[in-house]
Amino acid sequence: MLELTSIHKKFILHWGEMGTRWGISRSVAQIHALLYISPEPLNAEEIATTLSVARSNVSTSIKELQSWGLVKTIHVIGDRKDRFETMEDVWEMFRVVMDGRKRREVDPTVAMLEECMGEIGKSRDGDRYTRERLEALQEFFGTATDWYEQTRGLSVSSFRKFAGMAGWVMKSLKFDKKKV
Amino acid sequence: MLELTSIHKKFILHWGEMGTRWGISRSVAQIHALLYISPEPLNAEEIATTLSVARSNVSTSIKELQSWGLVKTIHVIGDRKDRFETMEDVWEMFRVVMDGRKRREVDPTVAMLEECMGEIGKSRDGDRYTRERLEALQEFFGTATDWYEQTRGLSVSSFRKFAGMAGWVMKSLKFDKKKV
DNA sequence: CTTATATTTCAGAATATTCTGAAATTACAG
DNA sequence: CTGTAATTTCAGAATATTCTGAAATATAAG
Repeated sequence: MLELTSIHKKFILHWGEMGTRWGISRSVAQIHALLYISPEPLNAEEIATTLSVARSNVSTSIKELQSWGLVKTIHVIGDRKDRFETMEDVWEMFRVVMDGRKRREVDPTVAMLEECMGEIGKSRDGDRYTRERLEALQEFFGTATDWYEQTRGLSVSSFRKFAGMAGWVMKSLKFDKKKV
Repeated sequence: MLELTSIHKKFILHWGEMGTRWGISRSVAQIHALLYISPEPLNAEEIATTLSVARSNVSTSIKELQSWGLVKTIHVIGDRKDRFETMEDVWEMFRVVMDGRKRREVDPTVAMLEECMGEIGKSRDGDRYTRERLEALQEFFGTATDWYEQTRGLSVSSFRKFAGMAGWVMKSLKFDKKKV
């Protein structure tokens, strides 16, 4: 993997750029991209030289990817270096990322909303509008997380099937719209 | 809105923080939060003093929110100042954000993948593995955007219904799993 | 234990992003 | 047309983030 083709480069650079737009550092995203297209697990040194980043940066970034559950360490007898690989299944990858974002961003937001509603409950009704708005957010996050909890339990193949089935459900809903 | 309660502050600060984790600048997210809990449209000056940010920052941030389709300008006769408001419906808000991210991140990624597949097509089969990985990504983005295109056409109320219906679909899939 | 190899930590450098304030532009009332 | 209010632009300051390189720590072979 030490020699990247122009296609590899294009992919890795793009992935890195997308990462930054989603609050993920460039190197973390690039390393993930590299591992994704690498047929073999890579060790930290290989990653560093291939992407021209500091060895220490690889160490930190790999830790971050592991904290998301996106990267696993592989050991090979006769080699003291750790090697790293990422999952091949894109749907699983997506689910893992969703899990992470739910845990890191959605759950704290739900907690914040509950705190707010707790405090607002005490105060008199001066803040009716605020209560309304926060309740609307709670309803949204509630429904969304319920839905997510249900789908995330599905196997990847069932999930694929579900995605395919959506079209059918959609049609019946559209048909109903005349009545609704 | 010039006097924020502790609840307002908590909400705005949290929303700002979440923004940064999703690649949105703090002020942009805070302004959005402020407008969301404001019963009345606010003008730029009010926003600036309420949040203690520069007037010019409000101008830029509002522009950004408008480019997402999250904020509308309101005119009132007898007042030369523009006033701003955001949508109340959280589901619609979510959809608007999804539209934006699709347009800004997903579509370019799909285009990049197509370019890569085009180039890889020319070269001989040395890159079988790369082709495989990129095809897997294409399949994912293809299914996901198809699914999204279908759901995004639904009215908010139909979408809510669909979300509620998911549980039912899920059960039947789980039941089938024994056979699969 | 000693030595060689591998990994991690972390202070500060490099970089990128966000924000401010002043100046320029626009819009419009008189 | 003139003057005033409103908005936008943008260079550079402030801040935040990412990255590097050297030192510290860990791991294991001999």
